[in-house]
Parts: sequence; structure tokens; C-alpha cells
Amino acid sequence: MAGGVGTLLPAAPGRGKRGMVPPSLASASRLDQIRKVGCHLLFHFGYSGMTMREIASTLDIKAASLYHHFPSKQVILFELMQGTIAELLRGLQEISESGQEPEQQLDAAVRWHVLFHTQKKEEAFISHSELRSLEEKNLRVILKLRREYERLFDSILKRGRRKGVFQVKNTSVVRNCILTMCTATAGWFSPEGPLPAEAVADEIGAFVRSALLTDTATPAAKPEPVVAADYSGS
Amino acid sequence: MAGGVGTLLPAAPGRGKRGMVPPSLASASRLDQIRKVGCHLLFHFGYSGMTMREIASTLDIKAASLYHHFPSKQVILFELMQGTIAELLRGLQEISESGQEPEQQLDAAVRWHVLFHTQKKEEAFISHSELRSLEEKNLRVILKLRREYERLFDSILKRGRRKGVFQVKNTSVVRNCILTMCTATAGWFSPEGPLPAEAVADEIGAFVRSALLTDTATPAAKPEPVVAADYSGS
DNA sequence: CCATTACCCTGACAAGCGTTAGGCTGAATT
DNA sequence: AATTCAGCCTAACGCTTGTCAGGGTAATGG
Repeated sequence: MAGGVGTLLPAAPGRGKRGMVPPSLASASRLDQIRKVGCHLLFHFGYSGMTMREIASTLDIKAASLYHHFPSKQVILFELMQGTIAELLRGLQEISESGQEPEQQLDAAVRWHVLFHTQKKEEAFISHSELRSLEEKNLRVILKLRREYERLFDSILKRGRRKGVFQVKNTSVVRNCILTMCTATAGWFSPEGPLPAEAVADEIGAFVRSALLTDTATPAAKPEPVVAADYSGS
Repeated sequence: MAGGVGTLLPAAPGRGKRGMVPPSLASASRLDQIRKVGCHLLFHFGYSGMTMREIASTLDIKAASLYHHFPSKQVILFELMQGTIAELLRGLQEISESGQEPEQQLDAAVRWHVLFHTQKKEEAFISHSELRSLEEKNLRVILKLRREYERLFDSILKRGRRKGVFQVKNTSVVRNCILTMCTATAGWFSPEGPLPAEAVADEIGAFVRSALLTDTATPAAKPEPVVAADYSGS
């Protein structure tokens, strides 16, 4: 990573024709191949920029054959988003049922969110950028999951505030700030970059901790000082 | 704001047919009308989801007539992005030429970025989400502006770190965190929400200050305590 | 009064879209 | 040996896309 913001590797105009099946998914089932290729194209071109014919040609089959596996283009998008967000939600549910203190839960939640968005960056990116492409019925399903996710996150923040360890003025502003910051890693993080996902998660975790923790709070399980030399903040 | 993440007001499928010219732009020049309507549609449907025919029908003219004002769809997008990012950049240039201390410059930069993205949310949102829709030549122009923006922001962070007032481990991670967090306000802020843009900018400013300032740093021009009662952070 | 210009129109073009109908093939199941 | 069925095909459907050529009309400026 470290560079710009990304999302533009295979340059929109001359997207490289015809079908060499990416060897990475040669062994997967056709269904998974379609999912994977669809995900890739959605990430790079968006829903209305992705075509069934391009999914097909990447897999060296014809567009019509896709309908043996999926009933429509919309369903490809919907299942991808549903699966992704549901998995993301399950992770947060586990954290919030862990019985830990709010400081540790916040740490874990941020870490989980960042690692998820850096390791499954395409799915994650799509799941928050293609809401507008969902048909109404599907949209309602996704928004419900999403609201539940925000609700859980908010409850961590609120418990921390009640306990006096978080400085949070407006819960939904702070929640939006934290979540969007973590979500955005899916846009700029690159696994080929100098920093591994773990390191990014650590740094963002420290960032959020410093931003929220009151000075009387226990420093949570802060793994290491934030700055190389000089100071160790908070 | 305060609710979900947004960007989905006019529900994709049944987007409300035919042309009532939005009265808000009845007096503008045709060129500006096209710009404005194009911006609106780009915001809601993305580049490949926006059609020339829909711009036209909103203005009660035919699609072909648009070509009297713009040579192509691509140019509508490009000019919009170019103008927006250039304006954003000018603001940051002024700040970084102000001769203030890094703490104040960071404050001002965050505030500028947030206010810009909340007040011109459509243009701003498009300018960072539609990079992938730019033709290569245009993309290079935009990326140049963008990199310059990041460079200026980085230099504020680095000066603050050298001075010992910012705790910044990895400059580009921290910069990406701050900028994407501020940028994302264009996605969830709503002028009809309970909080005015100013208040959001203040709260995010405080968030960033708390995250970055070392405990030896002067508390900058912090306008008010971060939490209602109990504590005043940093 | 004539010429120019700004602006919009009709009508069409080639290309591309998601999707469907119907048929072929070869392997698995009975 | 007969049947089923997954998986792919060709061919086409109706529609939408960006864009262009060419023509009209009303206002402007000499």
C-alpha cells in the first residue's frame, strides 16, 4: 500500500479481452468460479459496469451458460453481499458476547473490521459500495444486517462511555468515523505493499485507542508504543 | 445524518421517470444545468449507471442536444472531477502556506476537508469513487492532483512528528486513515440530519487531535471539551 | 434585411445489454 | 440398456447505450 487510494489496476477502457481462466481458481467448482470472477469484476467496474458476457468469457464459456448456475445478475451481487456482511456480523457478535471490557471489545472490533476489509478487500468493498445497485427487496435484507452491525458497535461505544473510559460526544458520528476509516482500508490496502495487514490493523487500533480513551482509562492491551522513538502516547 | 451510511435515496429500480426540471436550477445556464443534473445522477447511479438520455430528460430536452454543450459523457465526468479536486487542493495549499504550526494546520486541514465533503457531498463523493471510470489520459491528470493533495497533507504530519507533537508511526497509513475518514462524511452526512456540518467537523477535528497529539503537545485551539461531562480528553 | 449563431429537434447508427428458448453431449443413475 | 441431468452451446429477443448527421427556429448583430 502506502501509495494512492487504488481500485484502478486494470484500467477501465481497454480491459484485457478474452478468456484465460485465472489459474488461481482452476480447481474450484463452476459456481465458485463464477462467484470469484463476478466479485473481481464488480470490484473493478461496479455493478452496471460488469457484464455477464465478461464473466463468461473470463471462464471461457458463453453468457447464456451462466444462467445454469445463477438466475440473474442481481442474484450474483446479492448473494455476495449477503454472505460477506453476514460473516462480518458474526465476527462482531462473537466479540460483543465475549464478556470483555469495552476497551478490549473496541480493540477487537476494530481489529476484526480492518483485517476483514484488508483480507477480503474485494467482497468487502463491493458490500458497501454497491448498495445502490440492489433491488428494493434485497436492499432491505442487507440494510437490516448492516444496521445490526452498527447497533452492536454502538453498544460497545456506549458501554465504554458509561464506564468513563471512552470520550464519545455523538455516538453515531464516532461510530461512522471509526467504521468508515476501517472500511476504507479495502480501498487503499494492498497485500503487495510494504505493510502486512496485521501491521495496519495494529496501527489503526492504536489510532482509535488514542482518539477515544480518556486519560484515566487503562491503556487496554496496547501491544507497543505508537511512535518509534521520543514518546509513547496517550 | 446519524443513521446508516446512505447514498441510496432514490432507490435504483424505479427511478422516477420523465422530466420535471428541478426548480432549484431553473435560472442557471444550460451548461450549469447539465453539470448539476449530471452530478446528481453520477452520485446516485455511478458513471456507467448514468445515461445521457436521463440527464436530457430531466432537463426536458433530447439526448442529442447535450452534445451541443459537451463533446462526450466522459468529459462531463472529467470536468466535474477536475474542478472539484482542484478546488479541494487550493484550500489545502492555502493552509500549508499559512505559516502556522503543524497542530493548527492539521486542525485546519481536517476542518477544510470535512466541510468540503459535507457541503459539496455529491461532487466530492464522485471525485473519489469514479476514478475507475476515467479514461487513461484523464486519469493521469486527476491522480496528479490527488497525489499533490496527499503530499501536502503528509508534509503537515511529518512536520508535526519532527516537532514532537504528533504521534505518527507510518505517515501514509495515518494519512489514509484521516483522509478516508473525512472523505467518507460525503457518504453518511445529511444536511437534514440533526447535526450541522460545522458540528461534525468539530467532532472529527477533536477525534483526530486526540488520536495524534502527544501529551506534551499544546492542546492547539481546541474549541471545547470533547465529552459533555466527566472528562476533557487529549 | 440578411447572415450568423445558439440551441434544440428527428432519426438513425452500430454496438452492447440481460435474458430466454431450445438443443446437443457425455457422464451418472437406475 | 434406458433414463436422467448437469453443463454447455447457438441463436435470438427486445431494449438501451453513446453518439452523429442534418435540419429547423428564434434571436442577435451588422
